[in-house]
Amino acid sequence: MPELPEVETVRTGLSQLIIGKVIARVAHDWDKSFPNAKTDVNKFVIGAQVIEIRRRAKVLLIDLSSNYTLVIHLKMTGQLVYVQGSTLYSKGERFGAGHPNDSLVGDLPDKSTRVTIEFSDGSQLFFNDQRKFGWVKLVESHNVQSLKFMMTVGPEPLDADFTQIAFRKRLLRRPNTNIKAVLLDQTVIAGIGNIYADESLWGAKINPTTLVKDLSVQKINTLYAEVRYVLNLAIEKGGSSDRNYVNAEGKKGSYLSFARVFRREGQPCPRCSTIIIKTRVAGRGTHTCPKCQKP
DNA sequence: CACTTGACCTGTCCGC
DNA sequence: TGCGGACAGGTCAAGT
Repeated sequence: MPELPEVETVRTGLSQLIIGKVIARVAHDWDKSFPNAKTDVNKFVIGAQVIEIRRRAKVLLIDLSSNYTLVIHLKMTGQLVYVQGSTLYSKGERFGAGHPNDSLVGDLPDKSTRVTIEFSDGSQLFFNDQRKFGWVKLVESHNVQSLKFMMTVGPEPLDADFTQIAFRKRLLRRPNTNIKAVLLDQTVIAGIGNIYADESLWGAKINPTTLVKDLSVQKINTLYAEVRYVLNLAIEKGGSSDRNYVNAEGKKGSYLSFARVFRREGQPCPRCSTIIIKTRVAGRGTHTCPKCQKP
């Protein structure tokens, strides 16, 4: 999915597109994608205005003037794509076939569209999700912070007050667990997923199976810098698009063309030219340089 | 507590 | 061309 940089890219994009708009109609075709749609949408969504769009970890929060918030998790294949006016575009027509930013989405809605939000000016926001793991939930705004997820999620790695020391303290909550699993654990640090875990571990020359307690302070400090570097770079590049991810305008992100190890198995390590290998760590496909990241 | 596996789903790719 | 299996960026729950 969408990890922190992808969700952040969607957030900034959507903020420019839908803030101030009034919701006129909502439709969904898969109950699990919008579990409490039936009971509350008519009362608290229709007629409400979009006030603000926030992000916490990989979750997007769309605050409405009704004092309700749409809480959205894109999971593996979710997209939030805004379309102005008529949706009648074809893939080629919309961004130009072969264009580096050419779209992964064609006419909308399509077979992956789970929820459609239509605004009073006729524009539409589509929540597409091929694998149906993602969801939209309607929550009273003042209750958002007491959601279990919000109570247990770790700190934002890019926050100004998230220091080296804070990073080390968080990791050391799980001393006997391998560093890759800990980076992926949302209750330790928010927003890191499989792509950016592999990328930062390569940057810090750390083998993903290393137990946290076996990492030197020096290594942890380097990892801290790498995590922030990689996440910031990915935001700058509009995120990573492997197959599904697109931003709020339906365009791909370009980080993967800058990736050093992720999805580069069989290719030379950019640092030492050793062939990058793919293994399994913490139940996830894991990319490493066997020379730079010796166990 | 740490780690693995299976679920949740659909689609794609790879080998036979 | 078809078919079965593995695998995919995320999280849960349940089992060892």
